[in-house]
Amino acid sequence: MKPSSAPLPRGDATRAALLAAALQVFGDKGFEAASTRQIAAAARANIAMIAYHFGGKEGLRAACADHVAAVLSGIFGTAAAPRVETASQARAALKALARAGVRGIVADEAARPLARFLLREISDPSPAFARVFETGFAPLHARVCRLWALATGEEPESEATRLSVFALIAQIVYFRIARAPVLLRMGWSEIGPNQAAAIEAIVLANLEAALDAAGRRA
Amino acid sequence: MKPSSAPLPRGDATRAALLAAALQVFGDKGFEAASTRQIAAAARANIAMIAYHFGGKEGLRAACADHVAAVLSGIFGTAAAPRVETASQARAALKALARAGVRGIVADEAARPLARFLLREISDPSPAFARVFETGFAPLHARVCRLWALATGEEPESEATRLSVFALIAQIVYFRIARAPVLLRMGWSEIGPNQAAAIEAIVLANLEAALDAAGRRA
DNA sequence: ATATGATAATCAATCGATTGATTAATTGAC
DNA sequence: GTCAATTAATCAATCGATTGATTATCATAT
Repeated sequence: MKPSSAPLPRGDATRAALLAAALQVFGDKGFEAASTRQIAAAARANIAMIAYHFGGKEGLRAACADHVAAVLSGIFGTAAAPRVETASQARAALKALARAGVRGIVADEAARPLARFLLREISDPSPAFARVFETGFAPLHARVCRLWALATGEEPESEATRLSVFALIAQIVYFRIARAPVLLRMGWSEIGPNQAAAIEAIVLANLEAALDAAGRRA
Repeated sequence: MKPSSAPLPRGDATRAALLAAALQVFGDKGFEAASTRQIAAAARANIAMIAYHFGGKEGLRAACADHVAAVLSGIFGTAAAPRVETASQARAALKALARAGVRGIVADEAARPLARFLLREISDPSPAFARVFETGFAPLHARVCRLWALATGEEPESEATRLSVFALIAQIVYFRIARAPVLLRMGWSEIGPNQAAAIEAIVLANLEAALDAAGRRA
């Protein structure tokens, strides 16, 4: 981020506005249901600027995917970096990651548009996002697998380890995706800090239980 | 279901064909992205028949929701019925439900269109589906919560119990929703019987571990 | 400094295509 | 003959994309 003292060159401002608006609208309604007119209106820009800056609606989607990938690798790239060598360190690192995941994906208001867009791309991947999976997601997943292996004594790349990590991720993203039935059944009107804390407690308890059980098996 | 020996009254045949086609197309591409023309073509029916039989595209969606709700309550209504009175019986019932969930939602080819439509309605609920949540989903969730409580000694309607059941559901539906990244990371080309069995093993292991841990707490 | 020309950015207007919906005419069973 | 079911044709509305004209920005020459 450059200090805002240097106002962005005229073009970059609307480009950024379009990207932010697209992330929001794509995430809210899905790619097909989102209209370029609505995005342009939200960005206070002319419709033609989408084609000018991104080549079209599909290009705008690809730019959103790249942006999401950059932000994600920025967050998790550093968060998962610290030296981890013992089983208890690995367990603590996994718990920290799960906590960060619940807060970032389920609770954080600022990250909400990003998370919503990301989860839509997960269930309906665009060609552009397939690349993000390989370059951004797979290495991150592999790193979490190594933590899991270190904490349990299992093999880092065994089928069970990889699927267990997916099951951990599942519990986090579910509360974002299935927000409607969760709110209804829990009698909540929103997922605020208190609700996120309750979810976090369950996810962490499940993580501990799964690590213990896997450790006993290995 | 009336025996097919009595050939359906002329109208009901195209009505059923439209419903099946809509379930498929809505599930594949989402409600907004699905066009009535594509649905009509898949059902070998005229576009106007959608308005004639269902009142419009939205009515077709509502009819799909009702159909899904009917099928679901038919499946789970009987599957969760058997008398359960001891903790070990409850644990066995939960494991059976998890197994049925993985097979029905993740693996079963026949149930795939239904599952895909259902999961789309979960993340983007239509007004018609809100009713399904209350009348169909919430009671089922409550019943699973009673099983959970019986198996662990926790309170059936405690926040922790209800969230734990959601976390169990999460692991099942995730492998349907996030199929693309899972296939990529696992090096699979599809989720067939073998892959479903591997997923099932992880989900069941996590269920056992969570039940044990919860039982120790309560 | 200032004028000039090139480039980048923005705009209103409009394009053909496709959307969901509707109409009027036709079919077919009883 | 009657009426529910079906069809082809058409509706207005909206979609993403593109156009040509206009404005802003900046490097360069003087």
